[in-house]
Amino acid sequence: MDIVLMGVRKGAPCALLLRRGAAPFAGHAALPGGFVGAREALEDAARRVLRDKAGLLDVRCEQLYTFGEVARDPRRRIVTVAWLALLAPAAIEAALEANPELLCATLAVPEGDCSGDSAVLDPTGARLPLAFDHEQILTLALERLRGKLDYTAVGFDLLPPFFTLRQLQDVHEAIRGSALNKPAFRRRMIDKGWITPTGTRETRTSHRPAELYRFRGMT
Amino acid sequence: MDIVLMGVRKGAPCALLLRRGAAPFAGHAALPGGFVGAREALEDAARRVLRDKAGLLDVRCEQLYTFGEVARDPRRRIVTVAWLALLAPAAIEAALEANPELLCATLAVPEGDCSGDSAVLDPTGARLPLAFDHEQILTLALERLRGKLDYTAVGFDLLPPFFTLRQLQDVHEAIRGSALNKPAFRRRMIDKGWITPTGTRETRTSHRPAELYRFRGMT
DNA sequence: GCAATAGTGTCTTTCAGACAATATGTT
DNA sequence: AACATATTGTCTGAAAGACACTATTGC
Repeated sequence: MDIVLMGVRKGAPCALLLRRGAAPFAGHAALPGGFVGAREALEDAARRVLRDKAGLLDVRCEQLYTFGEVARDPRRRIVTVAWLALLAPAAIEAALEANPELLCATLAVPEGDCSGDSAVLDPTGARLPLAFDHEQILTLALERLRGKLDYTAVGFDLLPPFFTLRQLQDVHEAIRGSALNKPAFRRRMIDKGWITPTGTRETRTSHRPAELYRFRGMT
Repeated sequence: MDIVLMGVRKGAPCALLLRRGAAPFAGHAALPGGFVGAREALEDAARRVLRDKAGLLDVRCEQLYTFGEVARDPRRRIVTVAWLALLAPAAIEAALEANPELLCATLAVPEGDCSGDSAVLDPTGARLPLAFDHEQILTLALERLRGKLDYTAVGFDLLPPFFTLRQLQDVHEAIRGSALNKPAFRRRMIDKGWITPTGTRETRTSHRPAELYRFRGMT
């Protein structure tokens, strides 16, 4: 059971990882994970790990894929069910504070390319080697997110409860790895009826403040 | 490890099931399945079951979901990785012949509805009770198929290597559970560049024969 | 007023749905 | 020729991309 804790920070997708102390892959980064209890549902195990390793409750969490290559763990045969958890900015910061061992890795998408092979970088910008098949899992998580972006609510789970259209567009652009047309994006989001304006506006900007919107749910 | 062997027959989606002899769920239908060997990759296990229970090789097969409710098997805790195999009409008939125990159940979609709650019917049209959580797995398989229909090649895996545009449209309509506009469908399929005309035509029709097309691959 | 970003209007292109006309096999 | 279905053409409306314009805030 491994969990990809994914969010968007500084205009790029990111994931929370733990640095391994012991062999195998000592010093490499790895996804937070754990074993599934004999009387525990898979999703409950995912929520337990989310709580114990990142102090997070009430996070949107969906099953990603099950990895079962025989040699994925050099010690012994381990099958893992990977889950994808979507973190709003506040949840990322809360997790980093709750567990100082966590590091927030950036998933650098190679220049507007959709191929999915993204580089995992540590906070200093250096390439971060991942343990086991965790880089593959991370890549799949980003692809999944990309695929669901247009027709599900995943984008809203990566934002605070109130957000501007620009913030929403930034999240979409970060995950797609390419720019979007502003008027078209506005139109699409508003026409879909998923968001409602709140009547309030941003504050503390050094320019015209944008209206704040709220996710209204999908039908 | 359970496998949904899915195809389209007589204008409706169908799946190959086995009738259980022993308790629990004696007399109910169940997905073909088996246990994963200690030194066997998950996908290899799926292929093994496909071969041993249906005599099929070279079938497109993708992972569907992993089910791990604690009580899904009343005997003891069993986690299952469900796979989805896509069968062309010839493969369905070959499997039914290779293993006479198999029965081809129809997934009746409720009248142009996309909600996904389809009834599982045996060849006589009677409702077929399923063992364990297998009805849930079947429902998810159909939803997955529906979701991937428009932007992947799943439709072609459900057809013979040469097919008419009408046959392709029939497959799409069977899985969607609703009708499509014929000229628009033609245009879309041809414009996407996934198919090429072969220059040959149907035979043995009692009307104008349609051109046969071939799947060319996606890019 | 200036800088900077929010938000709008409009033109063009693309594409799906609708509908009707034409084409070409069998019987 | 009659029939049944394949195949094509055209009209219309919805939605996206491009681009330029207007609006509103802090300084």
